[in-house]
Amino acid sequence: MEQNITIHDIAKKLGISSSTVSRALNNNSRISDKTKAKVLELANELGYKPNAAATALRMKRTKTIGLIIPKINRHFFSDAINGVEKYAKSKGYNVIITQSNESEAQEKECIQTLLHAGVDGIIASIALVKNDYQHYYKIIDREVPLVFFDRICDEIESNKVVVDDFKGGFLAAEHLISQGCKQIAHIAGPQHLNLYINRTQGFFKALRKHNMEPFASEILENYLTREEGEEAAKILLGGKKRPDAIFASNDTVCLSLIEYAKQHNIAIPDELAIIGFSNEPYAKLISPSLSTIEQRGYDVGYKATELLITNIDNQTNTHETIVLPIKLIERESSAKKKK
Amino acid sequence: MEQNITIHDIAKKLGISSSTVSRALNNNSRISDKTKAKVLELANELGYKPNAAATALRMKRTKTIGLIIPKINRHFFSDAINGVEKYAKSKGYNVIITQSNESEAQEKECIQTLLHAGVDGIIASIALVKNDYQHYYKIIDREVPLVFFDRICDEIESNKVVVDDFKGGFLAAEHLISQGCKQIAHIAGPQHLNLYINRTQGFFKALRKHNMEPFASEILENYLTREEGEEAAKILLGGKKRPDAIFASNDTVCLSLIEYAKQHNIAIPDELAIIGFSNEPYAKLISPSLSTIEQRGYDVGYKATELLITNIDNQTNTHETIVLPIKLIERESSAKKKK
DNA sequence: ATGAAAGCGCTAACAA
DNA sequence: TTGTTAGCGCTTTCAT
Repeated sequence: MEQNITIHDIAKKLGISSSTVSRALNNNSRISDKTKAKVLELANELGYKPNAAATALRMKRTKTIGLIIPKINRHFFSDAINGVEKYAKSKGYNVIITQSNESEAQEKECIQTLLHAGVDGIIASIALVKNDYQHYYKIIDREVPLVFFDRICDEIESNKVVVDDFKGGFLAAEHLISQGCKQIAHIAGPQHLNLYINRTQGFFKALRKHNMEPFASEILENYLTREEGEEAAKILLGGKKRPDAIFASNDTVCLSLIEYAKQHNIAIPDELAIIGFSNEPYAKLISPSLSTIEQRGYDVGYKATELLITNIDNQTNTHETIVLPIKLIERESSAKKKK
Repeated sequence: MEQNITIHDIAKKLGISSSTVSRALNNNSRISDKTKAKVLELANELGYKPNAAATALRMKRTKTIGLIIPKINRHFFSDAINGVEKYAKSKGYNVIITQSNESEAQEKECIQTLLHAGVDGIIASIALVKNDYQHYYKIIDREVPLVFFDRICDEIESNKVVVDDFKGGFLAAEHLISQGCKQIAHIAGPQHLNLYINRTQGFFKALRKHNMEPFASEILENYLTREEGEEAAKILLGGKKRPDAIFASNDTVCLSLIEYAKQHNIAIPDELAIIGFSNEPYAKLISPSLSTIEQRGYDVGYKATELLITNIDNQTNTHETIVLPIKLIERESSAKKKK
């Protein structure tokens, strides 16, 4: 086994002290160029790698950041992870990823795990279920830098990175209006989460702008799963009076809507235009292809990490909220007016 | 800030030595039940958490395992990650995930990162490109336990976990035969990777069993991307003589095949039956829905981690290869014989 | 510019 | 059963 070499090994070979070696390796100014060069050369030759545990113990920082993700196999989140890793790596940080599986109990465990691992900062997107956020205060109390992304929480002051959900909802609705739709229904996500509130409010804003009322008096609200999408489809499309368009706050629900429409011979987009949110990978593959709002997970993750590591490295503690742009993607499911 | 409390704090409050506290916390036998109880109670009350860096430095193990994944946003791999995390967590291990992005250079970096972080073991699935595997020997040299999964490498002795790719290829081909197909073509993946070799060999085995020849003299081999799928579609479907069925070694290529068939009015499955491999999430969503072979990423990840951690904890070094079952999933794209 | 020494929090060999 | 002591590899204060 290749024995790990330490600064003491280098010191001994060079006949100097290990503190001098340490200084050379850390570009300390109080060292001669000559000694520094010698040390660096030998270190390189021997393939010296600092012992991370020793540095962590001494410096009380691990050069590791923690990530709390609701579901790693959702495309938006795995994209976000890519962004996080990219920036973190460029700054010499490792990433520990944990998953809440949308459960508050598991979210607590994630926080415990990460704090115990001694991460220098945490990036989190909160679980879908109704939350009391108490456990997040543990992070604040420990003075560990924290950045929320996508699923943020107003209650806690911290850095936040989101996409422009309001504008997304607005553009989605206005797009349907531009296609000539008059009776537009909306399926909203859980209204304790900002992002769903904003998508819904953007929707309303667009309708108001065009002096329109949403289809039916009240909008549907659910967790936007396949199953709840089926329920929603029955409610919206099963009656005598049907909407001529639906904006759903995610793409998953649209799958259920399309399925229901096909089964009941409702023509998409002519009788029913549909637009979702997220641009899941399948959105362009299904038939009809699904119009949606694209949100770039990679950028969100990257930006969140930039914010976090800047705060860690400068020992600052900003409270910014960054809003990243979204993009309307028009596909078959809403293309009433063929160009 | 909540100051982290140490075993010395506990020792002082109890008027005993810190080594006694350490023994109590680690269930050492050389301690009285009474003292142990007192220590545990106070530790619990104060919310004591051991300092991971100190333990790592002292014990030369981090209770962390490293993961090398080609692409985190591919469904099979994120599923595998779930399996890894599940088992690792149950044994008190953290997981550091790294991504090779299918590049050998990045794969090297991943290994460096993980070894430097001092992981106790590594689980890897190798990058798609032609590989010389040299960098993996660094892991072996350091005597860090290693498990390969899915994309394994014969050259290196270690633990391996794969799915039954051979049987998968066999079942896919036999299924097409059972549907009455006579001219069956195959699009193979890179033949330096075991799993693609096995899928292809399984395919041949089934044809031989039924005394059939594959369509056209030689089979196509490529990297199974969307683009190469389009190329393959042109070659196989653009000529005068067409196959009546295609087995492709992944689902991605099937998307290109279906697209081409639709554009050229080739009826699926009647004129052309198609079956893929992997059961990507979109396989059941597209139209026609795609027949395929299901491989359970979660199980693969879970099993690989079990193997790894068993070796770490027992300081053993087995060289098992575990083959997990796959499952044929029949959908519209190959359902010539309607039941 | 360099070295000696202390200490981060923990475990374990040795002593009592 | 408990305490004393040393040391894992590193950084940093203080002295030279």
